[in-house]
Amino acid sequence: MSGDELRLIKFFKAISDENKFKIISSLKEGEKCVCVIFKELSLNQTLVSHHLSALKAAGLIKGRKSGKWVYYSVNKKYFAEIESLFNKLLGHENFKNENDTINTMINNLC
Amino acid sequence: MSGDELRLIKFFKAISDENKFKIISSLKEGEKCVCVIFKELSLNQTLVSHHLSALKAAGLIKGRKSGKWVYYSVNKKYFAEIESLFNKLLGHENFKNENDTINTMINNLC
DNA sequence: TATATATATGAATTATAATTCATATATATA
DNA sequence: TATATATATGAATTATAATTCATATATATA
Repeated sequence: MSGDELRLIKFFKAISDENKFKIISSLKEGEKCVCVIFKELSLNQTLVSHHLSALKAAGLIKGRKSGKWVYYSVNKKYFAEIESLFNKLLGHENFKNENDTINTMINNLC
Repeated sequence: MSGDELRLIKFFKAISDENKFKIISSLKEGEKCVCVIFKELSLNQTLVSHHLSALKAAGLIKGRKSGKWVYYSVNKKYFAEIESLFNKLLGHENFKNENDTINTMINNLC
């Protein structure tokens, strides 16, 4: 399997859990600290921390520490790349230039 | 969570396994019977049968029986719908009309 | 009809991920 | 400085999915 395919699978695994999906959906609204996320989703703090660290390790989100708080946000470059890979998987050309990362541009050359 | 989101998660779960992903990739080349798939991927027959039945139950593929053989193929309507849902998730409008299923057209009205 | 081949299926096992629990660490505030 | 708050982390538990094993079923062919 190609690196692209392995990366897609990693993405699918990272987001195929209901709670992780909800966390990503919530972060789409904007940067949020852990305490806001776990209260909003009615999940316990430890569980959310574990999920956040998995999502961060997989590249879907970024963390920014400020005082006692850690603010997480979606990694837009990552999602732009995934979108590109996914459309490639479906056999389409890339259809948008805005948000293109270097990675997606390199992919277009292949 | 909306029905669309639950359907996307179901798709992510269905395809986030390496072997299932390989099966889908292989079927993208065209309809194949089980014996061709499991030999091509060097997996055992039972395992492939289990995966095929999971992929079929989730809607990603279709099966057609002919004599001793069962031929599987990707369900293009399903993938067209997933593409539509995925782009909605990423905040895009639908960008193509070809292959539109009734479902994606209904989705566009929301 | 007996036998071989293709596929499916249920139960058992193994691997992996999700969740919880206890607790550590860092920082802010009384 | 003592205490409260926000977050992370490792181990234990639980849930779920992947894989294997034994075998059943259907169909083609000798």
